[in-house]
Formats: sequence, structure tokens, C-alpha cells
Amino acid sequence: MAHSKLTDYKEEEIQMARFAKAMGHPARIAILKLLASMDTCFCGEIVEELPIAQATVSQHLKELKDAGLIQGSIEAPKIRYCIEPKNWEIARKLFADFWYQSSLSMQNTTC
Amino acid sequence: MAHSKLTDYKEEEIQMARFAKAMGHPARIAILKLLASMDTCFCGEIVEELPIAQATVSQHLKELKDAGLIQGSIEAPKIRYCIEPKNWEIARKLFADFWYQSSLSMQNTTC
DNA sequence: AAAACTAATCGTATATTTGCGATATACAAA
DNA sequence: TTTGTATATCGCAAATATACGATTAGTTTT
Repeated sequence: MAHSKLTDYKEEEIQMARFAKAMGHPARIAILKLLASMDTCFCGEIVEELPIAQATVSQHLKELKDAGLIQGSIEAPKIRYCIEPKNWEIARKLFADFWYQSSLSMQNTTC
Repeated sequence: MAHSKLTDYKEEEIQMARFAKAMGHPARIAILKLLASMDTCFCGEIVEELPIAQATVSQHLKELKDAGLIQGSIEAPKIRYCIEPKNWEIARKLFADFWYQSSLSMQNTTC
């Protein structure tokens, strides 16, 4: 048997989908790029950059935090955000492997 | 001025978010992996693999197709699916650049 | 022409996402 | 202790996503 019906998805697929979903909005891509390029920055700076209201930015930040891609630390009265290095590396690797594996097995055929 | 308020997101961010969103579900990750590893396969084979109903698989396939990541061709009475090579490469590159750029600018600091 | 098969679409229910203004919270500054 | 500043959270509305069974559409086989 080459393949068999899955009772559920693999943990790796679930994890990768979780990261991908967190990245599935232009605002969150922009936030991640900003954080990666500026190393760290304050919430307020992000709000200034994006074409959405403060409450909405805060919501996007929460989603990225819940997915584990970023973290924040209090520097009263501000909050400093940055990439969460461990999960960032996990995500990077998951996606890198994903496309690497596909390049190995995929032929140049089209259907 | 280092940065300025965006009136809207960059096309690249929108495109990347579109791909990421399409990949933001375990079923769709599983489908993409399956297609990449099997080169091409029939819709029915995908349905057999996944723990969800045929109608739901069809819906996920439609989303992947709408995002441009896969394509299908009729081989009556079946439909053969495969990766859409052009957009696949565009997506791969977007993600690769994304993490490469971040590795360039990110220090090993944490906040 | 009828029956069988594959896959898309419809209709529906429920859950999640997105966005905002308003408000609350937490801390610093006065 | 009051005031101000920064950010999270609340409450809401609208849109989108997820899942399924049932049905339809398109082809092939009989």
C-alpha cells in the first residue's frame, strides 16, 4: 500500500498550516517584514506604517503572537515587538523543506 | 524619512499573503505535498487520502486553483491535478526571499 | 438510450476573520 | 494623585471559511 486514508493530518502539516495561516494577510506579512528588517520595533511604529487602525493592528499582532512568530516585551509605556527566533527558524525550515522536497520529486511535466 | 504610512499594501505582500492563505489549512498542505510527491494525481486519489468528504476536498482544490498553485485537466471521467509550475516557482521564490532577507537583517537579539 | 462513474456545485449550518470605534488597562510623568 | 500615553480588549457588524449531504453536469460504458 503506497498510501492510506488518513484519520487526521500530520502534526507537521498542522504546524505548517498554522504558520501559513498567520502569514495569510497582507498586514501580517508587512508586520513580519518590518520586524525582520528593523530587528525590533514598537507597536506604535507599526501602527504608523500600516493603512489600518490601531485596534486592528493589535489584533494582527495577537494572531502573529498566537502563532508563535513574534513576541513582545513591555518597555513602558510602549511595547517592543520582535520576531520569535525559535519558531521563526522552525517555520523557515518547514517551508524550505516543503519546496525542496517538491523540487526533488516534481518533474517538469504539466497536466 | 525612513518609513511612511502606507495607503495600501505592496503588491508583493498581497501576492505572498494570497499564497500563504491558500496554504493555511492542513488539508491544503497535504494536497500540495501529495501533488508534489506524486507529480500528478486524480482527484479521487486525493479524496481517498484525506479525512474529509469529497465535497470538501473539491472546495479545497478550488481554493488552491484560485490561488494559482495547482491546475487540473480533464481525463474523463476523472480530473488530473498537478502543481501549476509558474506560480509554484513564484511562490517558492517569494518565501525564499522573505526568509533570506530576514536572515540578512535580523540580529540574534531578542526583545 | 440507459446506467455508472467522477467531480463540481448547491444549499445550509456553524465558526472564524476582519475591521472599527469605544473603552479599559497599565504604567509614567507631572 | 491626577493626567497623559501606549496598547490591549470589548462589542459589534459584515464578510469569509469550513464542512457536509444532496444534487447536477459531463463522460464513459453497457
